Amino acid sequence: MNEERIVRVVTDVAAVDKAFDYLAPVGSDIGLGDRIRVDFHGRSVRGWVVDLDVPNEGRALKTIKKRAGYGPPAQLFDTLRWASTHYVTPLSRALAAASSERNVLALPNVPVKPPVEVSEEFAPGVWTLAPNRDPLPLILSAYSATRNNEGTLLVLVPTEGWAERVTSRLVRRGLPAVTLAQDWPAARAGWPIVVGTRNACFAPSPALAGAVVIDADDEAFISEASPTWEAPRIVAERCRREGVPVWMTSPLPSPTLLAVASPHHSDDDLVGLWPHIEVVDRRHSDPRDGALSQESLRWVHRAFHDGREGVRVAVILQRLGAGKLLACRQCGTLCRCAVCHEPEHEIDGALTCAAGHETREAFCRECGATRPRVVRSGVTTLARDVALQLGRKVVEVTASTTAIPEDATVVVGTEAVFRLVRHTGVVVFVDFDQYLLGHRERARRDAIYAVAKAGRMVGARRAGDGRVVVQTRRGDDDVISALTTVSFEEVSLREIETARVLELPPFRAMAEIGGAVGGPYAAALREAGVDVRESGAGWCVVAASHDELRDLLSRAPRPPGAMRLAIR
DNA sequence: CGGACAAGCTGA
DNA sequence: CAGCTTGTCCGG
Repeated sequence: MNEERIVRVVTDVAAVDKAFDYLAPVGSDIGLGDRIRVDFHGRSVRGWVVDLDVPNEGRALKTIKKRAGYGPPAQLFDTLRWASTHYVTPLSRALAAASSERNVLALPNVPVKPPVEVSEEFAPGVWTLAPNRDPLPLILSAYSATRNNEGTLLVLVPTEGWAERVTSRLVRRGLPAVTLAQDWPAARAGWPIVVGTRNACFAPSPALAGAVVIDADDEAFISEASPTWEAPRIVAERCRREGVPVWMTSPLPSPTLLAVASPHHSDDDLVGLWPHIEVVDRRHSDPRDGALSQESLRWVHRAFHDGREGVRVAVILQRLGAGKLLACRQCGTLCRCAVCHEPEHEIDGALTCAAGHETREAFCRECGATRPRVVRSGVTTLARDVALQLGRKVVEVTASTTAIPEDATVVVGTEAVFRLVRHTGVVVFVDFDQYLLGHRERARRDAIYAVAKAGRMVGARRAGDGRVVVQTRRGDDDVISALTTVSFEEVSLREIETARVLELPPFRAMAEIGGAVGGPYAAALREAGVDVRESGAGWCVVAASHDELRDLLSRAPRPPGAMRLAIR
């Protein structure tokens, strides 16, 4: 019985995407998925046991140095192998994502699942929930529906703070919930409810009873660095493999989300749970106004006079940096290229678009006025402008901001504001056109998500008089009219149609190539006969299926070095 | 990835 | 031809 066992090991040396056999020390309790430490080519590295009782092939084997603790459960391996294949990334990256940073040598005992009162029933699938709709009833319904399934109900939300709030609300109702980031061992032990952010798609729960993804179209669910895991996609796949139900919510389900699960419509007061939205058409406002137009200022001053504490005004600019848009100082029309209609910028007093279609004198095509003025600048300039206009101290917020002062009443910043401010009286999008003119396919839907997030800050229109103010020069855009009437069917259908016609996901599998050696790799693929398109700053490859996409990507070797490969 | 080892380049 | 650089191979 005390024979030496041979086990298969994957190391965390990501560049070596291969398994190796080692001897398990005699009498050791090494199990499948365990974290171990081994000598590997003269180095001591960490790894995982991915196979037990491997047949002896007669070669000399080294012995595992030690067991470092629990890793992902064996039941998760199928999903991890699928994810590493689908996202074209070493298995070790998936194993690492499913593991604890620290060594875990003991697991807690798992509590039983108590029953819960459910106020509403939600069938599995994709639910359109207005921004101010509380998702807790859906989570409770999912818990109740899966209580008799063995295993864990997984709940994913976009941010860590949100995860903690959901967990404590569930615990307050007497339900056994933990947050993955704070209690990996409980999740590994099979805790009944595990709440987490995007990495919780790899929560080490041995069995799933079901899963819920709240706000599944939030971009926080897609990791920016390679591998670009798409948490909702992975959760759906994991649930499919385990044969358990999955619930997703979104204020406006994307084509990709609808491809993952079937849609349901709630008979909820959809309109009342969106915020009041005020559209300020800057073509009609006095060009001598500052960053905030007179009409916006009215809403801002009203927010100061509602007698409440805390941040009353949030002013949002979509992007950082010194990028500039030009508009006529007389009639306010944006300067655009006659060929591609993209906004123009100024070089040595002349106007030209990013593609350089034509270079022309700086004058307005509408009214002929000369000397157009810069209408967009960075957060710092905007903050100074707003401070001047309001005669108040303002706080700048960007991606690197970690906290805002207690006494702040006005914040000015990028979308990072959504992360740091939970409630306010009014949110102003200074230059909403940055969304509407975006290059990325999903930019127009992102505009709607941004208003949804702002809507959570100012509250539902049926519950108060908070305002989301949208400053635009494109008042007739269909995204703007969809927002004012809270009817998104057309935007949604059009987006599906666009994706179909332009052969984009979810109708096609796509890989975006970028990073330091992205260029050489793209060139090598082209050399091998693969159709590689230019895409923004990088390149992209499109295929009919993910299998075909992987085949195309393997036509050329990946050069050594950092590369970003985003699979969609 | 990073060590080992081989083949190529340089300089006095 | 020693000494160093650059390239290729491979790990249990």
